[in-house]
Amino acid sequence: MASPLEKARKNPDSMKAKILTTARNLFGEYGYHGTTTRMIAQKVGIDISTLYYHWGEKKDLYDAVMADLNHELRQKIDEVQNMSIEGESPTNRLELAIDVMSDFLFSQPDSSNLILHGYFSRTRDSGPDDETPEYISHIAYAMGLAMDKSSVSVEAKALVMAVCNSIFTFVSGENFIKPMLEVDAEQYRKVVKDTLKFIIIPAVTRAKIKKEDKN
Amino acid sequence: MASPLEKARKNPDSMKAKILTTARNLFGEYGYHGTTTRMIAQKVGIDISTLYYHWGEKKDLYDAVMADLNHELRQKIDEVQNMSIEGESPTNRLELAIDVMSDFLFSQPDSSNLILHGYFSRTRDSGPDDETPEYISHIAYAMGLAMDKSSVSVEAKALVMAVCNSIFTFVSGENFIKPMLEVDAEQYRKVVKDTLKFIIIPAVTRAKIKKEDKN
DNA sequence: TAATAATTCCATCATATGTTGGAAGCTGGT
DNA sequence: ACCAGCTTCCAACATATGATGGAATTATTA
Repeated sequence: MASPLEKARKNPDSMKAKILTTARNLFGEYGYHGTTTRMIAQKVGIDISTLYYHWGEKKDLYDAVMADLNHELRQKIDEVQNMSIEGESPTNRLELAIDVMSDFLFSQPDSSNLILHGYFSRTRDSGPDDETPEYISHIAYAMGLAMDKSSVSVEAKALVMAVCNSIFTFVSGENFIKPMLEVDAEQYRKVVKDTLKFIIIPAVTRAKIKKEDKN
Repeated sequence: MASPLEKARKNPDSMKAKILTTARNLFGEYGYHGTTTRMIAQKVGIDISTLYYHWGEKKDLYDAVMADLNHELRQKIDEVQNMSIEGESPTNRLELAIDVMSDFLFSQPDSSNLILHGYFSRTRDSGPDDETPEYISHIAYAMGLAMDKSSVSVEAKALVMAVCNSIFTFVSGENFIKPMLEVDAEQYRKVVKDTLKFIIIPAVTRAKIKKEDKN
């Protein structure tokens, strides 16, 4: 029962996959309505009907892009989570996680754009999409903010959301924020990482202490 | 030399002003390409050409909306800044600022949407818009993170950006995040404020200490 | 190699969308 | 009552956009 999406992921050279990648870039940059099927087809270098042949309606292609993105993010989060589990202090592990996650998102800013788009851009054809990813609880657990994944407190989830959103906005808003800070691209990435660490690490530490006080 | 925008602000009952307000709501909800001039005209209850009579091209109307929003935000920030300047501890002042600013933005989520849209949504007709608001330095100064408004460190600006973006995403992403936290609207706003305070206040305190160490 | 299936492109359609000209209505002053 | 100017609407246009049928081409299999 391999979905068309899974098939496309398996062979990145396939036309289906090429279209998916290009569509992600453009949807990320211009949003759903800002991207036309012709733009996608042209960038791939194919006729527009070839695109329809592979993915059908525009909305279906968009949904596939979002599903693919969610899948990839989940994978990356798992990867980061399983990275150097033992032998490191919680602080070091958090710093590493921030570094890796930041590098990953900076390497493909369209992904962050898409996520933020999904937050609030209504699609006019369809209502709000409440396919809420569940990995927030996983992250909270990995940060040591909960005893088990199924019972994460509201406060812990909110803290994780704040962290994630900070990264997303810093990545998505690079072209906007960078000139405000008057730094170049390399410095920007460093400042972002440092700021995130500066904010998050002590906050997580205090949240853990708070949690333990309750027990 | 009153610009058309200023004139429209003066009389909120004027057609120009009504169009501006409606346009802001729709641009905020659906984005630039997701909003059609007909949608705006219909919601105002006028013919589409009346809209063009008052504001001209769609892009001009959008620019007016953004300029209006920036103006309003600047005003609000000044207001919060001048609120209870003396007699309160820095912590209390920050808490108050967060409460007031959050309430304000939650009362009109479209504003936060528009700002985030401006971060990354390319308009396809025009390149990135680098009209970077300058009030970040003001906020940093008000928080006590700089000696004067003209020489705010990169770190301080980045910290302020992180704070602002957190608020924006929490407000814009309410419909997305709220179900994840499994809370109702009232609780959501409280959790957001508490999370922001939890993160920001200690961070600002530490940033100030760091700044003073350098001197 | 012949037959079948999968893929790609050309031409086209219906609708959506930005935009405008001009007629009609309204308002205030004379 | 008349006029001038401002405002609003109706009708229309050109282009953009999502979508499709069918021919042509390429790959697959027997």
